[in-house]
Amino acid sequence: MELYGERGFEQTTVAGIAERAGLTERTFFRYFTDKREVLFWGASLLQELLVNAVEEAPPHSTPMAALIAALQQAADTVFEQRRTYAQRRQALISANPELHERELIKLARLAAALAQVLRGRGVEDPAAGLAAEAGIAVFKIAFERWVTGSDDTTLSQIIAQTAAELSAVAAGPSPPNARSGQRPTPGQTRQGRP
Amino acid sequence: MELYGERGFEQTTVAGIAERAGLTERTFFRYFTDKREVLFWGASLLQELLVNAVEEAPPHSTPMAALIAALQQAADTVFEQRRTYAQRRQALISANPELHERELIKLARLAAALAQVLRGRGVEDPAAGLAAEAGIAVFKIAFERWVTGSDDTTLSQIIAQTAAELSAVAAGPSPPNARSGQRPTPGQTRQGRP
DNA sequence: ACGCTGATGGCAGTAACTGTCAACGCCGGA
DNA sequence: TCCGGCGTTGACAGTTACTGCCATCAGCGT
Repeated sequence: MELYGERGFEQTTVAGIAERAGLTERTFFRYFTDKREVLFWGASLLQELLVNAVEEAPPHSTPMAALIAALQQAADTVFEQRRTYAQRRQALISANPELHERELIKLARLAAALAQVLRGRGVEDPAAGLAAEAGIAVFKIAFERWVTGSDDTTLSQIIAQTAAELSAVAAGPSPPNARSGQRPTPGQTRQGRP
Repeated sequence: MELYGERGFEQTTVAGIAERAGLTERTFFRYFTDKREVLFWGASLLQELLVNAVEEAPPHSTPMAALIAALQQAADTVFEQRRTYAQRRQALISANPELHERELIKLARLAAALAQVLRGRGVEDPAAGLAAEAGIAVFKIAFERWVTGSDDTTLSQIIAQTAAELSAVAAGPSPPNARSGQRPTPGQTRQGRP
């Protein structure tokens, strides 16, 4: 993190990291498979946390509800207290495409793991993957807003708002058994379909 | 594609590709920034197509409706006729993490571009990014089902089904002004919240 | 004292990518 | 027809991420 912050990610050489850390280049690669992987050391812990949270969600809760609750729990226990660290880290990641790629695949694996948990809870297949992807999308957007935001709204709150926005945005054409007319959910952004 | 299919992606060297293509390693890197980029040659065209389709969507259509229509148009005009090619390509990509990373960042950039178009159509900011991410999620799931499926259902049809599934899965807790009780939408996978 | 084991260092090697310069073909103008 | 740009390619050297292999060393139980 120090070196990546000083010289940027690309200009930082593994030899430099190893020297600063007091070990050899060879041993660096024994701990991290990649030069990028250093910044994603905690990803497996986060995945484990979320998987457990969804597994232990009340059995009758909606897939999305279980996911959002898990994300909020993670937000409270691991993210909220490390906001400035998250900001510096995210600045590095979004400044470098390779790091962005790595972040995306971490989130994709996370989504896959969560989808698997949902299937274990009896959610059928198109819906399981879809809910997991939607949950991760909510997290991505909420996290971005939390990191770039200046006020001190809680990440957990932003997640809740974002999830509500998603349910409004994703609302399909009114099903046949639904009431007619519009239902302007607060915070919703519709462009008015008659 | 030939060499990647024969030896796999990792075992294929750029020198080998250059030799097979009848040019130098140096010139290869003048056309493709990356060894991986070869498999994503058409990504910019797809993005352009989708951006245009969303821009020219009827002005009163819902963000999600515009996105889904654009995706269906792309499905009909570029994907449907290249199913076996898409299958081979996807087999390569999902067999290799680096290629998977590259695919994910292409989709992420696509989502960002679509979100920008939505903002240009007057969609407010949390909703624009969220709709774009949700649309891409629908495409990812639908595409996966289309590629791995054995029957010859149209990708466009699968996209429509998947979008409907999403609106069912993402449906939030019943808003105060909504009817009480459950509404088991067909195809929906709820686990029954009382 | 001795052997085992896990972590580390040292070293050589491969291959992806980059910068730089020379050569070549093409094309419009004198 | 000759010439002078100009864009494309080749050739070559150099850096760096990453890997395989073996030697070394510290701890640790017997």
